[in-house]
Amino acid sequence: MASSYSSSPDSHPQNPFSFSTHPFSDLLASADFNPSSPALDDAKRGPGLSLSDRIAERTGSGVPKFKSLPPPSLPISPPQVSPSSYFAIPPGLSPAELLDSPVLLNASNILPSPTTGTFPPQAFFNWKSSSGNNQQNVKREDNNYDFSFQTQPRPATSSSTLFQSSTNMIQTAQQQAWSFKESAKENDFSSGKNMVKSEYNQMQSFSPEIANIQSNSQSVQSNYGNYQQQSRSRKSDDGYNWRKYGQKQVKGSENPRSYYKCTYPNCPTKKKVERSLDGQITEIVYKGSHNHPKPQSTRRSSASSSSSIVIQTSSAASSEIQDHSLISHGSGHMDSVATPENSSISVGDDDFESSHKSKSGGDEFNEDEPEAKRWRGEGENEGISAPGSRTVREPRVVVQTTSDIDILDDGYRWRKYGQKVVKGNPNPRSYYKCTHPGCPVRKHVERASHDLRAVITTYEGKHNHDVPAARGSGNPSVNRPLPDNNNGAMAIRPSPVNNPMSNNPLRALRASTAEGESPFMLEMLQGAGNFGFSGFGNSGGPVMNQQHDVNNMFSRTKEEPRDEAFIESLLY
DNA sequence: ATACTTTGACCCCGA
DNA sequence: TTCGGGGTCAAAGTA
Repeated sequence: MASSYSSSPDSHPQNPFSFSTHPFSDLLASADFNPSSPALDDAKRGPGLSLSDRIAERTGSGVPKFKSLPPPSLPISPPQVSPSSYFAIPPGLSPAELLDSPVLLNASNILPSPTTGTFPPQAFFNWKSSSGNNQQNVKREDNNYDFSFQTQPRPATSSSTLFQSSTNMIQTAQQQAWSFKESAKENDFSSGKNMVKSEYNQMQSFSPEIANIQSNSQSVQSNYGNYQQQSRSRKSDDGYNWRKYGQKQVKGSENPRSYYKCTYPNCPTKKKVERSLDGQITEIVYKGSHNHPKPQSTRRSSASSSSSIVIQTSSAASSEIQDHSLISHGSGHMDSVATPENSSISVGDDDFESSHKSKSGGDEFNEDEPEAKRWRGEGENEGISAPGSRTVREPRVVVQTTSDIDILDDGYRWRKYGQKVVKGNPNPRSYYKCTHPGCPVRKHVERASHDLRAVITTYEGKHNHDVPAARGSGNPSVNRPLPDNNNGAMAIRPSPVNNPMSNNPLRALRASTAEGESPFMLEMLQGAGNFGFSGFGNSGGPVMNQQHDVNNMFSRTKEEPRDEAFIESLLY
């Protein structure tokens, strides 16, 4: 994969998402940190040019290039065919995640937020090109990281308005995210070697990232420098050494699951990695936190770690980071979880996560221990059973790091506390709980077994509080109204996958708004507010019991001042 | 010789 | 109580 993301702009002339072509893309994908990267070059040019100039310069044809968001080379890739794999991530993003993200495919993932179907921002921003020393990994993990983010040939548009650009971007992203099967060769970032598959989860996280961009545009800019620095010094992998101690075929998924332990003495950290049949990682789940610094070993870690996919869950603690750093924060939308200590998702051979170390460790989740899905087996403080003493197992104290807080979904903040495959549906169902203290509301999301395009969201309970203020915006109104928590309310929304609506950005936007929780578009809309989206009517949609107040939503977006900085951030 | 992976069996836990 | 799924162990194999 390494080479996949370091491809030059020329490599994918038709790919609007070419990472190298657009700094923003690079930034977002963080796919290429090579000093020679075009992204860096662009950055060097600095803000001397006006926005329009830059747009013109970049697009040449007048088409804003920021629409060409680089497809995040999602490390987590959805199984090609199996629905279960698709959605297992996260059990959403991983198909687990995909499922993880009903909408998304999660983290996973992997890894998209089940609730929002959004991609983990990190996935989006942490794509890194592999460096030379990653060749080994590349060899092993190539398939894993080929991002099947294939762009579909679109007629070039002469429109250069930001709005349109943004919408195109969204559309394109969406299309790419969900149509990985279609033009693999044409836009294979990974050098066309593999059919690129993207992790739906991550794909989904795409939108949230955009949303975050809006509110965090400045953070992005301010962090960009740090990001670059970090990228230069990043090391491959997630930095830890792992030993595989088991592999199993889990039910509901045709993907084998591998179990890894940190090789550091007495370190309780483990991780589970699910791979599709073709070797692509579909989900990574970390358990526990390292009780030691990252080894400085020069050798590569085991295969799984070498994949350098580090998906971090956004914990309560990490959420703070999440709000302020687009680059390294994770939205936690993916099922895939990240290591507690890293609040970022690193994709690629090099890890980049180190920039933000969240203090969110397993303890962060202990309060929810009863509900949190815990990884069976020894926990952070749990001793590892000695050989031959299997029967003696200590209480599990480590909370599975899959917990996610989804703040972009429907306006409320959710923490993922579980996921499972339920009977009658091969797609994993992610379970979320409202993070507001004392609020009993929960929801679970899953893809309909009969139609992968449909996402079923079921709410339980009523919120006993107002919609939390959106982070970064400080404006509660930014949050989308919830479907008002009908008990047992179920919402089925079509996912962006193969959704005809996606052919028309505007239409897609409207549809998403009507659908209330379009995993992808909704999140985009939040960010879209900066682009002046407004006045769209409610087109209505197949969603049940979960229509959002479109007008309200847009009015809110209007309240958000356009942030040219944000726009510029897209360009640079 | 060391480290890591593979793989079948075992064990625990929840439905 | 039973049964099946998921996680872990550990011997054997591989690099």
